[in-house]
Formats: sequence, C-alpha cells, structure tokens
Amino acid sequence: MLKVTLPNSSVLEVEPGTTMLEVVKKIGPGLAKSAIAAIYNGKELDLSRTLSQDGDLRVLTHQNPESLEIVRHSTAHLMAMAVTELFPGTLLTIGPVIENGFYYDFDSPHKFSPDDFPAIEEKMKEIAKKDYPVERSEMPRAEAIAYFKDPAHREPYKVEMMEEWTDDTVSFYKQGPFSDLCRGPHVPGTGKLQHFKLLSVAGAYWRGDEKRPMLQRIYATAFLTKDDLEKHLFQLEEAKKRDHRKVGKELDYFHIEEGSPGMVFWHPRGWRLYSNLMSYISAKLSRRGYQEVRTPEVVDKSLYVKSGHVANYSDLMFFTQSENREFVIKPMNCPCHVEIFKQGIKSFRDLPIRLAEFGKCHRNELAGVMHGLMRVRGFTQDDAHIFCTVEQIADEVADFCRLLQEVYADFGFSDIIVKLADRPEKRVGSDEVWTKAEAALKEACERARLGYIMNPGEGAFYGPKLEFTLKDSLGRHWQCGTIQVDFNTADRLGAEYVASDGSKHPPVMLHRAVFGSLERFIAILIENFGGDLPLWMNPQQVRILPVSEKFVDAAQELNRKILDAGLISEVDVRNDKIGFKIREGEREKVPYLVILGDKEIQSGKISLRKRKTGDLGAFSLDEALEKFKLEISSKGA
RNA sequence: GCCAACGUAGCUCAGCUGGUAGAGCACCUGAUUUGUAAUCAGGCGGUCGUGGGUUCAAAUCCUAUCGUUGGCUCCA
Repeated sequence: MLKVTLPNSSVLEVEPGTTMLEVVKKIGPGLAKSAIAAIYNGKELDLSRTLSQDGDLRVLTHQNPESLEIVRHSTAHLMAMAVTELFPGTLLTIGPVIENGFYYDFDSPHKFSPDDFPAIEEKMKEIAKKDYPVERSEMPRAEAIAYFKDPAHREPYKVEMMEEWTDDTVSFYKQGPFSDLCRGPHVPGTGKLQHFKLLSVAGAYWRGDEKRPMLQRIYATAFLTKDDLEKHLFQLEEAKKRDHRKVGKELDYFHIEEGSPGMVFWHPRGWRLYSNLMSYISAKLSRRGYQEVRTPEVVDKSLYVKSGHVANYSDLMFFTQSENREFVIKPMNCPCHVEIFKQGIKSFRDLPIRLAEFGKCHRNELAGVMHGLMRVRGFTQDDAHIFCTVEQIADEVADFCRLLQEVYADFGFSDIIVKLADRPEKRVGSDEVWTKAEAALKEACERARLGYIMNPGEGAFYGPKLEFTLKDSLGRHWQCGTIQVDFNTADRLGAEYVASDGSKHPPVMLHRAVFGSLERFIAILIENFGGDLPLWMNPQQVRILPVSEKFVDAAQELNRKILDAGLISEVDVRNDKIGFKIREGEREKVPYLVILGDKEIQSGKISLRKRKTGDLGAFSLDEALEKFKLEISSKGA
C-alpha cells in the first residue's frame, strides 16, 4: 500500500496504480467534481495519472492560482481542436500559456480574421459541453514521428519538434477525436473549460525565425471564473482609454502625419511637457558632474564608417548629400561625443569625463515596427557618454543606477524590470575585460539593491549592458533606461588618454540614458497616469473660469498674478456657462480650475477645483499659490 | 520587412447585398450673462487615403500604392 499525505497531514492508504482522481474521490466527491489537477510531491500532474510511490498530495481546483495556467493550456488545446474541425487542412504547431492568456500558432490555408472568432468560440463551447475526457497516453518517440509523417495525419511541425528531442517516449493528450503532442498537465475533461475569449490574430514566424514560414497566431485568454474573465476584459477596455496615442490627441500634445511616418510634430502643450522633462534631467545631471554638449545632426559619413555603423546599419540609416559629399543623419550620438573627447589631450586625471546631450537621432526603422511615440524614426535621447578607466566602471554604473532609481521614483514607477545582457557570440574585446565589465554591472546592481534578471547573450557586440524596462497601459514592455559598457568605439575612433606612466590608452565608454528617448518616456508617462500628469510636470496647471463675461477682466488680472508666480495658467474666455467650462476643464485634464464670479470678487478669495476631486472651496490667492508650490516641490500627483 | 485587419467632415463614427454621402461633437453667427461635468437656434464643412481598373453607375467590387492598428522579426 502507498501512503498519500494530504495538506492537513492526514494519511490515505491506496493500492499502487490507483489514479489521482480515485484518491481525490476518496477525499470527497465534491472535491473530485471541482478538481482540475493535482500536485504530487511538488509536481503538477493530471488526475488520470496513477500513483506508484508515497507522497504529498495537493488537489488543485478553480480556487488555486496554479490551476489558471493549466486551464489556459487546456483551453489552447480546445481552441486548436475547434479550429481544426472548422478549417480542415490546418496544421498544428505550439500553443503556450503567456501572461494574461495563451496563443496557438497554426499553419492553415484559411486566412483567419476576427470575423471567424464567433464561430470558433461557438465550436469551443460545443466541444466543452460534450465534456470529452482529456486522456494522456505515451508513445515511443520514433513511432510518434512515423505516425505524424504518414500523409493521413501529417503534422510536419510536430515532427520537427520531436526530431530535436532526446526523450525515448513522448506524451499525447486526446480529447474526443482530437489529439495533440503535449507535456501536460491538463484538466480532466473539456467541460472544465468555460470562461474564455479569443482576442486577436497575428502573423508569427515559425520558431521566431524570419526565414521560416509565417504562421497564423490566435491570441486568446481564459480564466477560472466568469467574473475574472469579465474583469480582465473590462480592464483591457480601460487600458485602451489610456493609450498615449488617443490621450495625446485629446490633450493636443502632438501629432504624426502620413507624409513623415515616425516623425513627431510636437504641439505647444506637448512640447512644454517635453521641455519640463529635459529641464528636470538637466538639473539632475549637472549635480552629478555631467557636462551638457550639443553635436550636429548631419555629419560626414566617414565618421560613421569609421565607427562601424554604416557597415552594420546602413539599411536603417538616413543619408543625404550635398556638394558631392555624403552625410548621415545622425543615428546615434556616441561618435560625436568621441569627437569632442578627442579635442586636446586628456589625462587619466581628467577621467571620468561625462558628456551629456539631448541628442536628436534618426533611424529609418522598418515600417512595421512604428508605434505611436514608443517607436519612432526621429527621437531625442537623454544620452550621455562616460569616458573612464576599467577600474571606474563599477562606481560609475552604481552612480547611474542610483540616479535612475531616483528619477523613476519621482515619476512614480515601481514596476521596473532590470535585465543584464551579457556577452554575445559575436563580440570584440578580450574575455578578461568582458568578465570584468559583467562583474562591474552585477556589483553595481547589488550596490543599488536592484534585482535583475539575466538576458544571456544579448549584450551589444562592444560590451554588456543593463536594460531598464517599463510597461505601457496594456502591460507591454518597453526598454527605457540603459547603461552599456563599450570597449570598442573609443579605440576605433582613435580616442586616447594618457595614463600615469605616460602610456596612451583608449578609455572605456559607458553609454547611458535614463529616459531612453524623451518620446518613449512621455508615452509611458501618459499611459501610466492616464493623461492625469502630476502638477509638477503637467503642461497645464491652472485654468481660470470666469462665471460670466463680466468677470473676464478680473480673470485676466488674476491670471497675470499666477503667471508671475511661475505657474502655467490661462483663462477660459469663452461665452459659455460655468458648468460647460468645468466639463471642458475636466475633459482636458487641467489639474486646477479656478472659478471666479461675484462671490469671489466680494470675498477677495478664489474658488479652487481639483481635477477628478471636485470643489475644494475658497482660498486666498497666497494660500492657493502656496498649495500649488507645495504640490510641485513634493512631486505629488 | 513579414502576416492580418482597417483608412468616410477638425474629432468620434454611421452608410446592408454598387444607384451619386449622413449624425453627434468641434467651428462660425445670433440670442442668453450664466455658480461646480454639456443653454438655445441657425450656419459652414467631405473629389470617402492615393493612383489605376470593372460598370450605364463605385465610399461600396478588383488591383497597385501609402499610412495606421494588432502581432512576428529587428532595435547600434
């Protein structure tokens, strides 16, 4: 007899060969009914699996978070079954669980579109209703390969995967007439799959390789309860309302026009936000020993030939020519900063030299990658290059990490993903120096108490890097801050410093940016705040609403006083009712509205209204200004 | 660049299977002089992304192209 220990420490004795489900039935028929899978000795297993040794058993129901992944994976199979029934000739590939849902990649003669979703969902419900048992079976790998090579059940993608595996046997999951190669585990029957929704179709290369066939991917999601599903769908809708492209248009921040894709036209308000961010960073940098510079945007091509960028990136660069000379539109600032470094002779005593620039760069990005302000062709980096010695790397990186944390905290970002990308296969520089640089990055993260994950082999060819990723409203990841160690560029462009023994060496360069690009960072800001930017960075701060035309003059006078105090203020002079002006002010997300009418003129006070909060009551002008200044200096929202 | 969908007034969108373009908001004019999320009335406004084709007739069908969206690949 086998001993099965339950979470409450009670022990059940069962015959070897008993299935999980039978054990669960012994615990209770209700539990057996709601069971989705089991965890036996720490391993997630199907309820149909048999027991062969003693162990700890935990039953998963729709109340356990671990069940979600199983249900999603089973729903992926359900979707694949529905799709193959509705669209014969569709070949199966893979259908993994991802954050918030799952997808399945198909190779099908049918072109899927969202119009197909209702039919597929209907079919899925139909199959679920039949409550097919989901049965696991094993087969020798060679036999499975032969089976799927047979024209009668041809699945070339499955064959390809199996041919690369080394296991002797492979497992299958069968539900009704449908079976798929899979490791499992799965729900015991399709009846458990009820709360799902197909979301979108997209092309995706087989194995993520652009040289392989383009498959059709259907994204979908599934939840354990109807409530959870509805909540998620509602959140998706809400997130779309925060989209920076939508909010940016509504708030009149910027536009991008068809004629120059990926190039931003900043409107007065958007540009004010942009300048606010630059001033903010400038102040931080000057306190940390950076020196701001400015370099050309049109540069002789030879500089970028020497740096190696033309050889590697000419497809993605803009070129121009004039008077028989070829120029590049600057795609990155580093070579220009090296040119500044090279002026005069630099001693080791001068290092580190930190050159910063709000450098406008242009890259001719592939048409399909543009995305609002997140990915553009013309952008400005809050760039800086630190020229230093190998020994100085760790200190400089640690200082940068502190700066970045300070800045991200000011903007209220706590959900930051830090990745350390280490040596790629193709690289320059000795392994010894790489090891030093990677260790310096790790040390800096530890000193700054930054938890990081490894991104193996993803460093630049010239050195390892840290990447700081933020999320947009839909949870998509965007790299913002970065610091990259570079052993190559200075040497390549002939930059040197004189060491203490009189010998000359190329300095190490650290490429670093806190925002990444102003454009992307603004997009993230807009989405994270849903357009309700904190007062300190908001391009609109105060709007005065005269109750009627009679009070416009008084409003103008008040406006001048508020402007004199250094705030951004304006008057809504339109001949409309106060309710309408308030509505407009709220809609345009103005942080503070000032209502000015007879009552205020009489009392000598002003009425304040805070966005999304409502009427705050009467304040003297001085009190109001004090309140604004306090909110600005505390960087409150 | 690749796959799919989409592109109608300044904005948001309607326009079924081809019959010659419509609403709300915005804007302009007039009336109203307004008290914490929409005052009323009138008016202006579009060669339906662009080029080509089919047809007696195209916003609608076909085709090419540009752009956008969702992904994939890429991101010095």
